[in-house]
Amino acid sequence: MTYTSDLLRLLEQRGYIHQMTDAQGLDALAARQIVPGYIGFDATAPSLHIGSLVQIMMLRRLQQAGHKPIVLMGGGTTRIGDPTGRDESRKMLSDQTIEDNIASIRTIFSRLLTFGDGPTDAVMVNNQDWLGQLGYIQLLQEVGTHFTVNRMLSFDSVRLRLEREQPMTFLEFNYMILQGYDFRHLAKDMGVALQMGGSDQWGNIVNGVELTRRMDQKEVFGLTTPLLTTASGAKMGKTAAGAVWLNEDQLPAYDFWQYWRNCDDADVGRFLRLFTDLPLDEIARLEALPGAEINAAKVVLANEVTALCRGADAARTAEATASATFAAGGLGEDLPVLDVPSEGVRLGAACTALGFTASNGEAKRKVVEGAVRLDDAVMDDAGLLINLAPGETRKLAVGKKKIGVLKGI
RNA sequence: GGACAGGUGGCCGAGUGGUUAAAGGCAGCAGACUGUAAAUCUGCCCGCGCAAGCGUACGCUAGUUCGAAUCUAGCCCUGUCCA
Repeated sequence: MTYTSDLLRLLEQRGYIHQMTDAQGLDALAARQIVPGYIGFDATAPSLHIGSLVQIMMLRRLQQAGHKPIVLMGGGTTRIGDPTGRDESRKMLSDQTIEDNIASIRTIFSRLLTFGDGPTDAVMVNNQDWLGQLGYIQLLQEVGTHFTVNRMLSFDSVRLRLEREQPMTFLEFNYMILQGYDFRHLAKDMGVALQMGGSDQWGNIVNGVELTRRMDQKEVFGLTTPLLTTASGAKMGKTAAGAVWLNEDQLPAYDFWQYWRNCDDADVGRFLRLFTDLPLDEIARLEALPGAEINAAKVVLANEVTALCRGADAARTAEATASATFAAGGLGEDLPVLDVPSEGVRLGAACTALGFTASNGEAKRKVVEGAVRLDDAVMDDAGLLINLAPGETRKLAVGKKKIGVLKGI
């Protein structure tokens, strides 16, 4: 369908739209006024990972299209734990941990959104501020009357857990009510008209839309993004080392860059549209590159995304490192470095210390498999003691992509 | 509170006294082939130790036994049904 609003045209062209509660209504609204729209984020870790990047980019698009992005930090709801898509209850986090996480997560938003007091400036809110005030009786009276248990049981987040015969606590069962209440609160207090989220949030979002209509007779909208998987079907954001974190503290820029550089051919175009600001015709040209030339598009992707999330300098250094390491076969400045003391280090232990292998046992296996190379020579003894003069460097590789530097001190 | 079923390695899932560090599958890693891609084939896949070797592991605890994930008792947790 064709939209009249810049917002929906932009989202549609770049592949953000999966479902909407009322496409026409939202399109009409966005065409005539600034739409304040929000997305909620959990505070379960000190950084979001790239699984959340679609949502963050969607707030960026909202702002680019002349609307107002609102970042909702789930300081309150994180204490409950979203049961959506999981079989087990979340571990309880302390208040302090949640606050620390929120403070840490904030940095990524400040890179991708423009905050301030203007009409289309981004703002960040924390649902602890209003959920924390709520009395139990008051909540039951105001909100509980608008939910039937019959309906709550029918939502995927609940139904799937029950079908799989996994326990769900009453605490978690209440999550959807609170998330629904968030929407209503923001609609009432800040005139928020749109909630966005991943496709797994559809049920929660619809709840909020209906709750707002019932309590305030106000029309608000919901929009979800497609579930983002890689072309090989895996959920996005996992590597050998774990999640691909957006914060520098959790993942070095070089590794972040490499993640994008290593994406499937089939993902390049989609990722460029979703995660970069490049114009669509340029993206179309890049994704059409034949054969091995597609690698150039992957470098562009890695550079653009890294620049957005980590800054232009980080992107340049990462690219230079990759080029020096892979194209020239040398060493780049961004490669991980292991300081080797005068007593030396054993080959296997060095692999583990650099994070290339999970344990000395695994390092040993990799040596046996012929995957470990020192200065490009295949090694066959994990117990080899490596001694280096101060300042001397050697190249250590496990497989083709995990490359680091040993440096004598 | 009662009856029944169940709790195995990252996940799924075999195994009901003895080469069982535990079949098989998925995920992951590596090798070959390539383009730092995909597909395919092959190998690896608890930890510590340079090594000999050692230590942990089948919900928890105590027992039976030369020997237990497998048998016994108690406990914890989950599900289903009944009250």
